[in-house]
Amino acid sequence: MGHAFQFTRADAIARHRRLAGNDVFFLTGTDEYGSKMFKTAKEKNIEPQALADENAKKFRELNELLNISFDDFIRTSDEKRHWPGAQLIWKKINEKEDLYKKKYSGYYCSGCEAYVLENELTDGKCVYHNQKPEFVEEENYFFKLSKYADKLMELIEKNEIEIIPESRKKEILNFAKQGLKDVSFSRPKNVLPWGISVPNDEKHVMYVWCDALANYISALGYGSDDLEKFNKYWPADVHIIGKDNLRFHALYWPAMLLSASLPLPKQIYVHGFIISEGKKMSKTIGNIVDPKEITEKYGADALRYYLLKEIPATEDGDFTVKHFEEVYNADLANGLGNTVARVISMAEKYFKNEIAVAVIDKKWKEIINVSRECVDYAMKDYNTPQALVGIWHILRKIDEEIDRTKPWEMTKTDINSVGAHLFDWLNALRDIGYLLRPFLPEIAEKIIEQLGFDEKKGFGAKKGKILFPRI
RNA sequence: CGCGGGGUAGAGCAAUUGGCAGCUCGUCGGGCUCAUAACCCGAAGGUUGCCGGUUCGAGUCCGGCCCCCGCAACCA
Repeated sequence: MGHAFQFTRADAIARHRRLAGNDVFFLTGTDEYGSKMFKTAKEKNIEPQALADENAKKFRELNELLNISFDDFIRTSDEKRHWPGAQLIWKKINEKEDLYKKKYSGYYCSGCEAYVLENELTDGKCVYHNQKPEFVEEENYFFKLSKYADKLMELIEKNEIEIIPESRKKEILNFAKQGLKDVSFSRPKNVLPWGISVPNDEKHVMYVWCDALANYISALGYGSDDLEKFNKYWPADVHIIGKDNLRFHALYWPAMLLSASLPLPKQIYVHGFIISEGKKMSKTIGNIVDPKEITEKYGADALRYYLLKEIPATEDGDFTVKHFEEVYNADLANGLGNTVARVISMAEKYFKNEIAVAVIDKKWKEIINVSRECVDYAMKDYNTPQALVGIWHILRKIDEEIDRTKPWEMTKTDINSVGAHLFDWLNALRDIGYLLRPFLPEIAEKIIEQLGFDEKKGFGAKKGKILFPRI
């Protein structure tokens, strides 16, 4: 569900920008190396590559399920597309003499299959496995992150790399202020064979973050002969990441780019996590909800709506089936779906579907303008909940005016006025359709189709299938 | 006394520079019959975590206390 959330957010942002006339390159992909993958594959008794293939397939399916309009999908285990870029940036960093070999030592817990920090130990034992970790030394390449500390802080401070929201910016600046240590950039191949080979050193593979972050440019052709996309689309306008990835995107990645003399991303949008009943979704608690189940039952746009509207822009948000169904009924079935049906049904009943072009009431122009501005304003900060609230405002106004003007009575005395109102309402619905395109792409098209607008003839509105059946 | 965010109606959240404490859902009452028993209007529901201070006036500013969450570098 966490991935569904992130993809949907990114997709709404990409679609919104495209509709604003921008040439968007929306990249997604999977990060497949690292000791975690290696370990999981071992547990499952399969090759790491097979596990990576499995995961990549799931990601693609999820993308499809939710109508994610990505332009490219990159896999870090793709030796043809990703490796050359990752290795080239390594070489550039190495040429700057920002890499050096050093022994890394630490306490390694075989239970965790990871290094544990001394302050995580009680009585010298690992808390989780109740055993004494081994003291291990291995030789790593280190990246001179410390060299770039001041520059990074300045860039973030001055919003040359803008971190949204502000609180995350403070968090990372605070962290950086304590001083940045150099970081491991490789692991010995004999310890971890699953990774990208370090150029000119067969004994090492690249540390995951070094390799994974490079996906943003490798996907654009960096490291290949064809730099057209790279020249056109890099630097990225925005990286969309979870709060757990902040450090890597706000510090490591820009430092790598600085070292390699490449342009820096302009923005980093940090979102929260999906939780369930206030807790992290986990198999042991049993509060995992599968996005597939939801979309099969209620449709992709229903899930998209929930993820875009109910999960805050920058905080953690809750997903429960109960709340999902409440929102579905209130906003989608009773709200959007019903109002569309309500207006079209009147057009059918009173005007045999045909509503001729009329002059739009000033009041309605105003209402729609306010909503459109609200959407654009909200999307500047990637605030999809606020954007959707802005669109729903129009729906409320339509319902309100229908109740006030009582067309079912007016039709007996003043059929022309009913026609004029219907034109306003149908027109408002058409605008809702356009405004909804980035958020609920399928439903938006269905609405527009049902309205059957023609510049000359006006509306030939026809009721279609119920958009959101009540639960 | 590590740094940061937060505590507001049953639930989830909002309140420029201090200026009538609001929104959505839920609950209750009324209206309507065009619509997916949908929609509209109205009502109830608050000691704004606690104590003190500044002020004509504090959710907002100041001091103290309680509670929750995030961060505190090699899992990514």
